[in-house]
Amino acid sequence: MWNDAIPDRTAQQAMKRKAILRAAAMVFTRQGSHGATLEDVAISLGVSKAALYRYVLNKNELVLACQEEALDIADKALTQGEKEGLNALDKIRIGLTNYLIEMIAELGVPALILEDNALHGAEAEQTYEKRDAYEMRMRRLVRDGIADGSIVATEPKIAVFMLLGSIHWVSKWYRPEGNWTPEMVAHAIVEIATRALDARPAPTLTTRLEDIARPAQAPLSYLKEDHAL
Amino acid sequence: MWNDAIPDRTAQQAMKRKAILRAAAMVFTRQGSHGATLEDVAISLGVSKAALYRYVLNKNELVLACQEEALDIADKALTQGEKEGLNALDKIRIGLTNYLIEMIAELGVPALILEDNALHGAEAEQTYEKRDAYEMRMRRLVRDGIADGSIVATEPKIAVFMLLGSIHWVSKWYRPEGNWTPEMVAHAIVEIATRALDARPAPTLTTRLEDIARPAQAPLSYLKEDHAL
DNA sequence: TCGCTGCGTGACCGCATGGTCACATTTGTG
DNA sequence: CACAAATGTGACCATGCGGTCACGCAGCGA
Repeated sequence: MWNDAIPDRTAQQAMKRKAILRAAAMVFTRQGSHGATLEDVAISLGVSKAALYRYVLNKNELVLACQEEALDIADKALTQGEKEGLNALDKIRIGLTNYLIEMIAELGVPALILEDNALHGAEAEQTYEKRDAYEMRMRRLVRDGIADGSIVATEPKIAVFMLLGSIHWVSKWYRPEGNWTPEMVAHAIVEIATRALDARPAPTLTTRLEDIARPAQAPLSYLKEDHAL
Repeated sequence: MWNDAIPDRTAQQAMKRKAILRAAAMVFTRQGSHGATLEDVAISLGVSKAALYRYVLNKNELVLACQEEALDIADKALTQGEKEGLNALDKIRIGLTNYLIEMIAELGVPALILEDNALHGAEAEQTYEKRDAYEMRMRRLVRDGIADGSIVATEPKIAVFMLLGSIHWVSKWYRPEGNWTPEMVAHAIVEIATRALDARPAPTLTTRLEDIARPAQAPLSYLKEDHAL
């Protein structure tokens, strides 16, 4: 019936779980995984707390799933960057830009910042290994870039920390309700952050915020001034 | 007696409160202000939870005090930068470097990352205003730098977000037990981060990590590989 | 030696929040 | 329509943690 135009039961379940993930990711990044209650997540979806447990085992699984998804996206984006980039710096740029864009599209949030004790046990180990592996890939790319002449001689570890800091921090100020598209934000922040490594830094940046009209809107949460975009 | 070589009662109280602040800042940055329990703080000081309440009104006051101190340090450092810097970019560099160094010296931790709902009410307002004011000062410096030719034409808002992200992220990977002095870390990270804005970026960076012998040491918390320094 | 003051502690209280359950309601199917 | 499966809910339980309190103890002046 309906010729498959309507998703069936299992597809709907998957969609609901995904919606929960999105909502949770949003709430977790705003309030921290500890500061957020499952009721917060439920309310933001317009359902009761108990309903969540049909699709999620417990809060820990939620946190883990968010983190896993973020890391998978980061990995995938970097793989794409390695395939398409002309040199190592270019690969990093593509990898980071796509990471941000994809994250916002998938989870509605630019990055998950995890507290040290948010996960426990074997799952935690696995996640940390994944994260470390990602950082290692990034460092290798920096070394490659120094070799191929696209990146200045620098300490890869510090350079990567600096890049990831800039990228992850986006979650503190980016608001999807704002006037900037995810693409614009991603390009702007990656462009300036990677300029720090560029062996031949461009004398001007392409992204100018002032060009964009920004109608006044009600302040979001505590953000009175214009701390956020 | 003892000719004032021994601090008196009130001085000791002040020292104890300061010690609590340091311990709390450490625990808060690691676990998030919500994820950290007052017992965690107490244990890290080798006292009981109840003892803390002789020196601190409640957990909220602790969070607030940490945040206030961090902001005061940032403000002070930036003021010094504005006084000593030769141009706007130089002022930013001095301001950020001193901020990191001072933070580590005072709180034993590079930066406090606050969740959105960690504070409430009037205190929150006040803190957020202070933080916004700091960001405004930074943005003004970026504009000054564009004017005086030390900084490339760029969007101040994005540039400052990028800088602050790099700086705050230090708290995720820096470990005071490591072999790097606070000064080395601060110089290294600020040098590369501000290179992103530099109108005439140096062709090489001064800081090279490899130069420093790093004896093996037990992994800290979950940090197996060398995610941290 | 006798208080007096201040400090630190274990035991305790109350509440918020993670998690469960029985039940009502809806949805899909023959 | 009948029935089963799935879904969502309010009420409830259990526990971890912020916060309090009565007590023991050390230091100190007379």
